[in-house]
Amino acid sequence: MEYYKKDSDILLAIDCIIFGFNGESLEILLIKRDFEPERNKWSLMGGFVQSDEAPEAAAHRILKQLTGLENVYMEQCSVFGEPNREPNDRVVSICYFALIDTQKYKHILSDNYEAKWFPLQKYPKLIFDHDQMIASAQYRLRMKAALYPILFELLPEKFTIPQIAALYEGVYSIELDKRNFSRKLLSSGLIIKLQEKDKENSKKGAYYFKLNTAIYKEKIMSFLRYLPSWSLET
Amino acid sequence: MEYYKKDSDILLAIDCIIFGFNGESLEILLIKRDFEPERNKWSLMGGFVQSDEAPEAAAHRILKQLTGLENVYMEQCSVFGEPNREPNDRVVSICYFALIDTQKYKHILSDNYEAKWFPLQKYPKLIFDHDQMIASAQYRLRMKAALYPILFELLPEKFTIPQIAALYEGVYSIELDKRNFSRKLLSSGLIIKLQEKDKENSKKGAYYFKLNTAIYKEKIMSFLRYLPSWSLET
DNA sequence: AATAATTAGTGTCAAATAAACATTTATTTT
DNA sequence: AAAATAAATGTTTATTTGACACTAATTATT
Repeated sequence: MEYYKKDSDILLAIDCIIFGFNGESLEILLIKRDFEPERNKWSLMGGFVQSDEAPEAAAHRILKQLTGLENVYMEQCSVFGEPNREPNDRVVSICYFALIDTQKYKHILSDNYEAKWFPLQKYPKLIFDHDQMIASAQYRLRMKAALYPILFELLPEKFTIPQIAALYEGVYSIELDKRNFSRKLLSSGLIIKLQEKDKENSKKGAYYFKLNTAIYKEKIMSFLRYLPSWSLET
Repeated sequence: MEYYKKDSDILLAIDCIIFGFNGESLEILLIKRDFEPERNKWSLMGGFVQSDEAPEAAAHRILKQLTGLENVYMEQCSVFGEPNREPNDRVVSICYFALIDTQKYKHILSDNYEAKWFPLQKYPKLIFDHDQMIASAQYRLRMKAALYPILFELLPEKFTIPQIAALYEGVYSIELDKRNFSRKLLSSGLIIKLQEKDKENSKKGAYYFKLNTAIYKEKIMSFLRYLPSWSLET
């Protein structure tokens, strides 16, 4: 028994904006499309939602298929559905953004997949409205990261304070006073100092830190307690 | 020429979570469904995206058709698409939340439409996953309102400080110190004091204020400048 | 007519936080 | 041994917050 109507001529797709951080700048992962239309052009990771599949599941499946990446932080962002956003069919696409630690998955990516990292500042021309999708994802990332410490999802297990600073600077396109930044970060209790130092990136070497997962989870769950103070801005 | 496949068995729908503020508490606008399945049960405003229609346009059309409301603040929030979220068809629904000033539209609503306001704290049982949709919209409203002064969209042209305070208390389920709240709000430059007083709600009467639209637009556009200070929480 | 009750609006002050800036430390290069 | 580099810690002042007390305007009560 059909209540509505038999079929839709709208196809439902997924596109993934995959953010990575190489220790210096923010990057996105793009792929060379291997199907028509626009074959061989650069695009976001995409695919269709199957009829028995939840959009979240589709997003994870597509990411896995195209890049081999699994268990990454992923979040729904906006839907793009202008009637003529694709030339030949009516496709409405749900966007997801993913945050991944590029170090961890370097080997996976290089081997089997035609995916490539590009700086967020300078990536090739993309098909359809994928530029807008990236812009919208970036906006969402900024908004979310202003309230929650999710940017740590982009960092490896061990990271240095200069790295986090560079990450925040990249995400918000700002320059931070590293001294004040560092003090604030340390006082949050969010990170735990290790004995080991990173000697790769500087002469003196910077101490590694790891995430205090207990405090991280607490902070990522509730922003409410903080609200009264700045719910109205300055 | 078809590149993908002929048709999808996924139907694309819209549901609108409409928030209003009656001066005391937050409310949502619900409607008695007049079609199957689940006819005559309470639900969110919903409908289908037409094949030549952008989702945003569909959301506004549906809102207009079901309530007569036009030119309201509306924003995309999450997509619900579990395969079995509706019993008879595969329907994926894009949710929008709207913020409206209940005063302004009181007359429109009462006349022609079977829509009714319910307190966000206590509304009737809803169909499908509409409860989750409301919860998710509420979460998004809180998040957005923590960074931008969008809650003013819920207030009439003229409003009093006690009203705004009650609104923030409603949205975040908190109690505010009205004195500190008021000071902060005034120092933001966001509101302009009028000569007139609201004598309805208190003996002494509270001064009306109006929004400083210049500052409002500035604040609603960019939160970036504010970020460095609390990008890492307290 | 005086007093109590209610809610609005202003004021005070100490503690916490943020912003701006200076110095010291560890290491490598010359 | 000195210079260069980047990390880490320290200092000082201004601003913001949070907690609290008071005054002001009006209506209801006696």
